[in-house]
Amino acid sequence: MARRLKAAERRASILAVAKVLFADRGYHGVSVDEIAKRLGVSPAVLYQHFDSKEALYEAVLNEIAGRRESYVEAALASPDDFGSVLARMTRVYIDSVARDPDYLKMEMHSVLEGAATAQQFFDSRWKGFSDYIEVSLQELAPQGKVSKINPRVASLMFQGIVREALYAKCIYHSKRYKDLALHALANQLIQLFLKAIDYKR
Amino acid sequence: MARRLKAAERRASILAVAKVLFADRGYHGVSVDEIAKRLGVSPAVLYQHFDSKEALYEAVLNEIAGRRESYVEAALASPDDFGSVLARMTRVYIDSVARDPDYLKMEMHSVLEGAATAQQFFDSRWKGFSDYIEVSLQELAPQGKVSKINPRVASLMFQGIVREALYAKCIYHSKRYKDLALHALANQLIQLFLKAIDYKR
DNA sequence: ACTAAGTTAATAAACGTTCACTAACATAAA
DNA sequence: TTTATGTTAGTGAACGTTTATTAACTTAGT
Repeated sequence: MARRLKAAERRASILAVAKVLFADRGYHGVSVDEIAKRLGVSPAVLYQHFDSKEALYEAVLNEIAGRRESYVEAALASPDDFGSVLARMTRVYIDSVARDPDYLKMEMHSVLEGAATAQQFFDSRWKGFSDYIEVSLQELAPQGKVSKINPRVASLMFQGIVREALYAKCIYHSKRYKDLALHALANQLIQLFLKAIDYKR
Repeated sequence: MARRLKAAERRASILAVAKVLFADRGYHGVSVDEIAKRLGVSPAVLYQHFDSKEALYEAVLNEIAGRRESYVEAALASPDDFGSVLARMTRVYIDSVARDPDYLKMEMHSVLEGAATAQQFFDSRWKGFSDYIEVSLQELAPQGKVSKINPRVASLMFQGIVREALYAKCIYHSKRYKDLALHALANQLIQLFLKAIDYKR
């Protein structure tokens, strides 16, 4: 049974399976035996690659939380006005989440567990947004291109909007928005946000 | 040891303790023994009041999810313009969450577990907002008091904004917003939202 | 033949749950 | 007022399982 894999492959396959299970049911909701069974392998194998269940969980967490999203660089690569860059950043971001919704679930889990990783999630995924918005607003306000508002509040607002859309479409799968594609929804939300901060290009 | 309580009191005390533990670490993160220990009581006692651990969990969930928030009625009691009513509703709501943050955590847990209760949470806590916003926008748009936007998108936006503020202040306890009181933050966010939908009273 | 990869079998602890039992209380007869 | 009787609330140990983890053994690949 169970094809024989090289250490690196096996390690990766363990991480992959553990990720979807942990994302689904959290640390305590998944047993080592179950992960092993899914892999078609004996539980002992896991311990040749990870010191403990907790170490495996942390490895999964770090792998996800640490995968720094390149949306910032990507969006800033071809410089443009604030609104366009923000839209581009957001598009890249929601695509990455739609491609791998487990990320969002793991983030929620880590927040609930009060894990130190929660900060890491924010740093690698949301901070780019927040920083870009805050810096841009500080820059645009004197030029009268956006209204004078607390940049920190605005960035929280944007984060909340994007997050709610992603929850509704990728986790909650709310029927309420089923006739609205994620991108269409995001576009409308971005327009609303720009209006909120009174952005004029 | 363990003071002797009447059935109703004991049941209530179990629910109270179970609530904070489940909210903190989720269903699988808490053992029956631990709940019993916190109560200063033998684990067997729990089974005189609940059929199983799962039944207890569901009881907690139902108790929280079912406690219908009266912010809608409260806010509509003294009729006013849309913005004022929305602000009042929001204030009542965030107060109730700030008073009992376990609610928010349990809602997150139930979303992650894909529990049917998640719908119940939405119905009892968020639907009031969404409905009020959607109905109001449909009414105000023809009068030119708000811009013509998808009411459903607007309500999702508002929900996301409020939720993010509550997460940041009540769960995540983000240092980022520590110098902003919850109410002040909420007020700014409401103003931004009203601006986004181009509300004119 | 040697090594890397995987298995089988075992462990001790923790889990949810049940059981036989007792102390505390309430009530009505004496 | 005491005493007998039934009920309610709680105990603590034990059940069978599942858990995470380890150690000793086997097999496949080069």
